[in-house]
Amino acid sequence: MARTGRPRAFDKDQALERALLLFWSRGYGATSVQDLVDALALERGSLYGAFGDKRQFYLAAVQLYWDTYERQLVTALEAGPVLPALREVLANPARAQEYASDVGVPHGCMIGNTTAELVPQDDEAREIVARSHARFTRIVADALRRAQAAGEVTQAATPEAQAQLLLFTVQGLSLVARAGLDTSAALAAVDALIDALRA
Amino acid sequence: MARTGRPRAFDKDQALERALLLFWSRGYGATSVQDLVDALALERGSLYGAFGDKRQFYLAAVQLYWDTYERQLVTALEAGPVLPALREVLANPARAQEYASDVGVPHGCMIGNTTAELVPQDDEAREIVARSHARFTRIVADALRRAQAAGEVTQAATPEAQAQLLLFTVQGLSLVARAGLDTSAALAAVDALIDALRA
DNA sequence: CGACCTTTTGTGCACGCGGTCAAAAAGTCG
DNA sequence: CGACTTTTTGACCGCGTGCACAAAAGGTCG
Repeated sequence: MARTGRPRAFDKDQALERALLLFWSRGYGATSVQDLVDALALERGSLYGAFGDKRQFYLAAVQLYWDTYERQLVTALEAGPVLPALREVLANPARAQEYASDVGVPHGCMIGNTTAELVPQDDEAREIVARSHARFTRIVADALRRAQAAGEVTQAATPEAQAQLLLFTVQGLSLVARAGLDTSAALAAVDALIDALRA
Repeated sequence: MARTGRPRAFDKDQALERALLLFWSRGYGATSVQDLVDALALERGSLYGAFGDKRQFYLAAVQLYWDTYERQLVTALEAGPVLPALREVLANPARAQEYASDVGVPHGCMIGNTTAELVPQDDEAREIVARSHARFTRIVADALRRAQAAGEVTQAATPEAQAQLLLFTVQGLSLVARAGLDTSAALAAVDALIDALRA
């Protein structure tokens, strides 16, 4: 750990957070390095020095996005009845119109955006996405298993199958939301699913 | 309608079909005009002359994709019991590993891909996507209404809410499939959903 | 046959992209 | 203070892109 050298003039974590917002709302391809330079108020070379190239920078932002999301997910599910918490997990993207990006569109889920844009050509992106999917289903399945045991959730299907279904729904909902959503219709669909899980 | 002039040397419909395959597997941004020129075996100028610019070309391909999909959807739902047909509609992308693209990845749903990549910045793309969503839910809701009346499908939720839920699931499934899917787990999730719709 | 029209062909071009680099600056430490 | 290390700065580069254009070619029709 070198204690010498010119100190970094910006906050690396904060820069990554801002980059996350940009990447989230515009996607990878539509966010140019110049956009980042402008938004983060630092010079090109500093960016490359701190984060490597654009791809690594994006992947770091995705990882940060997931870590944050996972923390919220775990918190939401660890206490109280599971179904209301899951309802919120789904309802959140359904009401996401207010999180409109700078181009006036909901961001959707950044994991889903990455799946669509990067995964076909980028194995590292695919790993991050696949790992996120696996963690989501594991966390949700664990909660559902407890809820099945408690008689809150139907045992008509395994917790794993139910969790997988919830993953599909969250991802699809977030994606469809980007094209514009009738919020009440979306919430009705969410309720239909949650009701179907009820014991 | 001018009946004169040098005749077009290639089949426009066929060129569009081939372009569809390219765009489908690689996405918009990752498909260069040069790629198209090579794959369609025509010259740059001819392409621009026949289809306008790259964006219009892509949107035409998306429209063709949807028209084809819609036709299949209607056919699948118009005869026989609805739930098995819907099960197939969902199971199809779940088994789509064999439709691996030239980069070794399932294509996913082109409407979903377009949502993720183009919609945030392109109002015309957004219209195409939104219209596709609306048509999907209308077609599926109509089928579900008949099935509810026939006692095949539960009336616990409205056909519209059920159709919306199916839209989310299809889109989510197609998306998640791109990152790699445990086919049997996905099918179990599909079955869980179909069972939940049963009366 | 020749005027006319449309497509083909292939070159050419300007732009914006991601990425690099050398010199200056800002620290630490002996 | 001066050697050393790391970051900052901003100019710079090569490349691939989407696209335009002029000349040639292949048709129809009077």
